[in-house]
Amino acid sequence: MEVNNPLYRRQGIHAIASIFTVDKGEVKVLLIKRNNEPYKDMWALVGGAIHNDEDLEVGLKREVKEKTGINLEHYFLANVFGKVNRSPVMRMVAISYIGVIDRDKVSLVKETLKTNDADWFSIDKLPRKLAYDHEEILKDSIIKLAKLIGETNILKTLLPDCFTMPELQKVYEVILKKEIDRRNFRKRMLTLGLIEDTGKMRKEDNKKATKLYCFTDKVMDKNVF
Amino acid sequence: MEVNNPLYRRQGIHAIASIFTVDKGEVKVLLIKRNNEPYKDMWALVGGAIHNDEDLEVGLKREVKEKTGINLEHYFLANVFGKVNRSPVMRMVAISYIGVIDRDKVSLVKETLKTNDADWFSIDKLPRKLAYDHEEILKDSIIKLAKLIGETNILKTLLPDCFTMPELQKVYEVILKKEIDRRNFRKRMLTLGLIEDTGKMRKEDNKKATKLYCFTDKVMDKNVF
DNA sequence: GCAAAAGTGTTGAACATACACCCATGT
DNA sequence: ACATGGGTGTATGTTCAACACTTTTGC
Repeated sequence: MEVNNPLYRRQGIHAIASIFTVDKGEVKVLLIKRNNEPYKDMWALVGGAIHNDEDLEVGLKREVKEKTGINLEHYFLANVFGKVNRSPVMRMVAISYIGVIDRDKVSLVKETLKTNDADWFSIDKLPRKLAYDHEEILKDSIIKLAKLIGETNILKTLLPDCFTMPELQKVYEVILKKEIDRRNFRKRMLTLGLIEDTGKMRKEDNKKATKLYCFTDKVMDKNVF
Repeated sequence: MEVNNPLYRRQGIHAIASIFTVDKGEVKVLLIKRNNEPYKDMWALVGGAIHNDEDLEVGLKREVKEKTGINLEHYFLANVFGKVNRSPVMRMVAISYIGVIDRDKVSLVKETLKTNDADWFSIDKLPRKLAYDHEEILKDSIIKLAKLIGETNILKTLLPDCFTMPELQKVYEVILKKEIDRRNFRKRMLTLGLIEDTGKMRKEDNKKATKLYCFTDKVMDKNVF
């Protein structure tokens, strides 16, 4: 490969994360508001261009840290976006990731050098337009997230340490976009052995007390759905 | 993003394909022998650096065509390899794909500008060393291929138009690395509706005549294994 | 006492697994 | 007649899907 061939020059790599969390039974994604051109003052997924002296995933984590203050620990490769004109500045190939965190375990920085806002958006109520091709990337990640929760332990990092069975079920229903029978859902979750009864209960106003469950250390060996 | 910041310069993208086929019950992968530095005269997966004026998948197909003469039509994103030093020439991020073809439907060009040989290697008998990090990429693709044949119609493009049930079973057994009961395998394939009896038979020497099957147009809606 | 949400068990259908015998061919 | 590989059916256990009633609580 001839390095100075103009065909190979001016290319870069974006690492982009769709960072999801669950909040009161809603699935939310983290967006930042851009402070710089291009797409100044528009909402965007978290991410940016990786440096030529850092591994790809190191660059991803650096970008997330710089733009949100969050240490991203759990993420999965989602897709690659390689259209020539997806960035107006120069030719960038985007590697997209799905990140999952419990929003109560992190503190979100709302203003940084490159952002002037950051917030969690329900995946049903997203801003009309996002920067770059981030709408396409996010839609794709939401679809892949649905597959992931059937195939992996991803919810373990998405949910708080303790949760009730109806809460867990609601997360599945929101992400999978379908209703599930309460009794069958319980049975399946418990027989899979991925979660277990903590023996504790939670009592909220206006409600009957509910049992609290937690994830076990068991690794997933078959699909949930 | 400041285009001329040295942090963002001298980066490129490799599109790399692990192209699989099935030949006499063996799963084989297509390798080329490199004609140029780096890694001159070593076997490598098919692929190369994409140009800054072509979409990623266009570049993938161009590279495959240039180095093997093959028009790659069926492929799937497999993974991304983003270590800083994976190429000795300059910083390259590799996007890896799984390609599938019926080798009888293509003609392989053994010598090109950039290759001096090309051949199909059984995935059990690969060359000791491959160029770049292609061993890592290929191993990863072989694992993902096993997942894909359980989840998608990928075999439709991997196999000839007509095939016998024992042939099909052998492909599954080779890729999944386990033995399957003949009678249950038949039942499952037919009840899934993905393949059907053509009514034709094939007669080979030394053998009883065997029924020929073909794929239907049905889209896969549940996992095979 | 009634509405709202949590908790529990049973039953039938569908599917997966295990397994044994016959047929055609070539030696 | 026997060895090889192709073709078929049945019986059993497991898993999935459908479904109804009771409890607690606040109003």
